[in-house]
Amino acid sequence: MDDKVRPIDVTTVQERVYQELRNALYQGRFMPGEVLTIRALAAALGTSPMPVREAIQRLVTENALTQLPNRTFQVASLTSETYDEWIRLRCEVEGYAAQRAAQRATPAICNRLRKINRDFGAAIEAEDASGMLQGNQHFHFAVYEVAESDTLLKIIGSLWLRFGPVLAFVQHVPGSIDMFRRGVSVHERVVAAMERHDTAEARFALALDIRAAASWFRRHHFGAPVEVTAGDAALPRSSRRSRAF
Amino acid sequence: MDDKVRPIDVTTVQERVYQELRNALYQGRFMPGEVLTIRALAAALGTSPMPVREAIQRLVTENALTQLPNRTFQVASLTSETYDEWIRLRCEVEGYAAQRAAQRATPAICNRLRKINRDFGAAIEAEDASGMLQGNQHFHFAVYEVAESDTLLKIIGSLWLRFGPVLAFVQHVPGSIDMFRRGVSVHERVVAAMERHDTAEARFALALDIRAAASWFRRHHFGAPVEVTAGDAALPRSSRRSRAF
DNA sequence: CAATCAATTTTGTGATCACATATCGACGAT
DNA sequence: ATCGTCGATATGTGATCACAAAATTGATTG
Repeated sequence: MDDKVRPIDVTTVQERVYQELRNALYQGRFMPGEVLTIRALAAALGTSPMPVREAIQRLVTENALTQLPNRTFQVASLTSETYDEWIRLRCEVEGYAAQRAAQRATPAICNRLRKINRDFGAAIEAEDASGMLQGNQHFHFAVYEVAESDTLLKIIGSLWLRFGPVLAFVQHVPGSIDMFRRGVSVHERVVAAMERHDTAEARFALALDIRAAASWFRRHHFGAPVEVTAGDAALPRSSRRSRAF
Repeated sequence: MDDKVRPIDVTTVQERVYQELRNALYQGRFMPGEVLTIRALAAALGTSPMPVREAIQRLVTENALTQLPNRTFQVASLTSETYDEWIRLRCEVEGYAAQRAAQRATPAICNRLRKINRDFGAAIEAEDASGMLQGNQHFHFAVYEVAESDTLLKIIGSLWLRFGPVLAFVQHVPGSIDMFRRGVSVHERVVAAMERHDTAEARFALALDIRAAASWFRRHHFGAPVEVTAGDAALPRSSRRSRAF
């Protein structure tokens, strides 16, 4: 019977609105600090305000949107201070995901990851700005899916949600090509570690990827000379003890 | 003028409903798997269904509630498999919070934590079941607050939310007193590590606290002999390399 | 020309209504 | 006796309305 009919879309309107807003945030279609009004979104989406307000409330609980005391909503923006905070959190959580992925990696999985990373590299050489962002995201989440933890995946998704509007800036920064190129080689390092089931190295390499991109972006966006020193978050090798952040 | 009147509660009804449900979940007033209906909750809370549905949706995005394909809501329950998953996540995230707390600890903070831990111990000796749970929660979050990261605190709050209904069972298990007593001494170990700014030890000790309580609970609830071996999540000492989970 | 105040519009919030679907129970046919 | 059908009830979902507070606008005044 499965070949006769296909399952239809039974998701609720609110869910579709939520996913649409989520994608828009991921892809940086909203600017940080941009204010959102329920009625305007409802009109743009072609629905009533009702599903929109519920979707917006969900995004507020995920810290993707902020509700001001005026009760108006705006796209959450990362200040210079909270930026570091989020980067370190990402190193911890996504590093852990890479660690778990390294345990479960198979040759087939590693080949698939290499394919994805090659596509990422192709987008870079083609200077396809949005393709780079999507390719990078594609690789990271492909790694995290290997960790086989739905809840972990959801948490990481929430973390990324907050960086979507920030990533929108990256496309306008000259020299981002070089940064992405370095990303490709670090990704390869992650896959190589996964292949050897070297969990600590996988965790370190992935945290390195995040940290490198973060400090590059910090230089070009906040203009601060101080780099993010998430350092021991990944505890790369044996004898390193925790130093101050 | 400030001494004439005090600020009144200007939060929205939806927010208060959300907090009320949150507290109820924390304290285990709902059983895992219990189904919740919007209208019934609205009647019990004395409001219209409107604020309730938004609050419920927020809890669904936090994975504290589940929405079945029937579109009905139920309190999320931890199966034997997902249980381990959440425990390991807690070791990672809360261990990281303890690590950060150890960097920022001051003698005054450590004294306050010891005071909180003594209150926890007092509740145990008084065999005050709900006092134990609250005392334990109080200590943990007091540690996490020292980490000075609002977002980290929120994430941990979401993780705990899922364990609230599970904790409700603990009160009915005989012998929980001994488990809690061991908790007090592990807490002391955490504080001692914080006092020395020994970040790795603080992280390990706190993960140990979670792990020990988790395996105790697993024995008495799921009846499985296999213990949670979150092992290297905390990377306690120098030369340990990652072993399989 | 700048500042202030009132009128108007906008916006989030909550309540109510309408509707499709799911659930459960009774009844009847095979 | 079992399965299927029909009807009644309950429940989530979406739309619309009402209202208070905030934002905006425009006129008026110093």
